[in-house]
Amino acid sequence: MDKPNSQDRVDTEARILEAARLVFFKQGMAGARMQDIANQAGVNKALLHYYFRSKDKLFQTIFIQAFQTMLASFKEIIVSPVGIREKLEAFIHIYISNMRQNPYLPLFIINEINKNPDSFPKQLIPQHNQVDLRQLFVQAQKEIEEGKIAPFKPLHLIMNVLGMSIFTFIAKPMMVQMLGINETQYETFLNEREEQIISFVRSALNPS
Amino acid sequence: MDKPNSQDRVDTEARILEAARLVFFKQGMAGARMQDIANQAGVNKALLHYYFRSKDKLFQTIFIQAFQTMLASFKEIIVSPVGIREKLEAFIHIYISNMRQNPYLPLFIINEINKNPDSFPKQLIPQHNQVDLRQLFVQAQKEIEEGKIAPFKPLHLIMNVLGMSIFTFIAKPMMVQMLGINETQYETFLNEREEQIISFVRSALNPS
DNA sequence: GTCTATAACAGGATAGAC
DNA sequence: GTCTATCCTGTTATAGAC
Repeated sequence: MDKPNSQDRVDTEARILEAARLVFFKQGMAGARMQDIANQAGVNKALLHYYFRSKDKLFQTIFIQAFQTMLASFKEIIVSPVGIREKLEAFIHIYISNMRQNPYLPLFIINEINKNPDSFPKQLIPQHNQVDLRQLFVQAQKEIEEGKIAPFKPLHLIMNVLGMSIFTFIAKPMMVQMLGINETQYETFLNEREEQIISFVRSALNPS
Repeated sequence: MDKPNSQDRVDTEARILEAARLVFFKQGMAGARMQDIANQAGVNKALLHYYFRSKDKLFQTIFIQAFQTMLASFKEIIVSPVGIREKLEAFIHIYISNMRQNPYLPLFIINEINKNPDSFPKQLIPQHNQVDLRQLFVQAQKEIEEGKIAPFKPLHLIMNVLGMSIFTFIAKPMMVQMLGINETQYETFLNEREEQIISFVRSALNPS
């Protein structure tokens, strides 16, 4: 019944990864404890080392996968052949709905890059990402010159949209503490959020 | 010459606090090392315990002071007897210029609240803060009804402004990694930032 | 008040039985 | 493949001399 087979291996490894994600996302690399991850996964501490050799290796696995999840959200938008407004709105839509499943993801990534900018895995920055982004800037500039949108500098425009979207998730604990908001109220806030950001941006972009 | 006196005490304590701020801001509670703080302050590790008893106590001191610095930036605005537009613009102005001196502050605070929402020092939420904030919401709602500004829900409006402002500092390492931006380019970005956010918000708030 | 030396402990990692 | 037991390093904290 307990005969180990390749299916067990997959299951255990997956359970560990899931547990590691939970703990690392919440606590960060420095704050996470292998013991916590093991408990969370319902396995022995030694097993983590059996599967991933070291805390650092396990962390790398989680981080890289998380970063790619994040990138995927971005990527999905940039390439499609529509106007800047549509791209921004699509981004807000996709980002807000994706991150509802992973509310800790944005803060986790920002944090770990911040603490360790040097050891950022180079494999994670394929050349074409930067190219795609620059394309987006060019497109924005063009639409400004054509009078389609109000003249905000493209980089700032993007940062505005990113800031409003990402802050939605990052700020939850702050809202709880400073505004005394509870879980239900935050849910309501989340439900309105996409529409509110989109209409805010839409209003800002109207050429005067 | 080396006779200890109360001035020495003040100096040493201040040097330790300054060093602790540096290390904690960058590394967080979990990532910080007492040894690093001692080195940074140019004193012996044991001295930290002499002055602050434990790492946790030292951290609390830093965190509380940091949080109050942050609150002060907010407070400065909310009370003045001007319109919502003016308040939001004043906030953006003050926040961007204040945080240039403390770029790590916002992320530090958000992070530590996130990791330890339970042990949040209650002394840091005086009743009147929440009252002041609710006042702001009321004022926004009133100006909407008077047709002075476009009808965005007050909470979302505030979160939009906060998000764009705070993300400016939080996202620096991400910009470096993903856009390949360097120090000079980030400086340029910072210099434009206040004006860009303000005109974005102004444009969004115009009643249609 | 400041230092050196060391105790006490936490946490990552490995050996070896099953 | 999974567990128990143990090692070993790094880190907080204290004792005690100056």
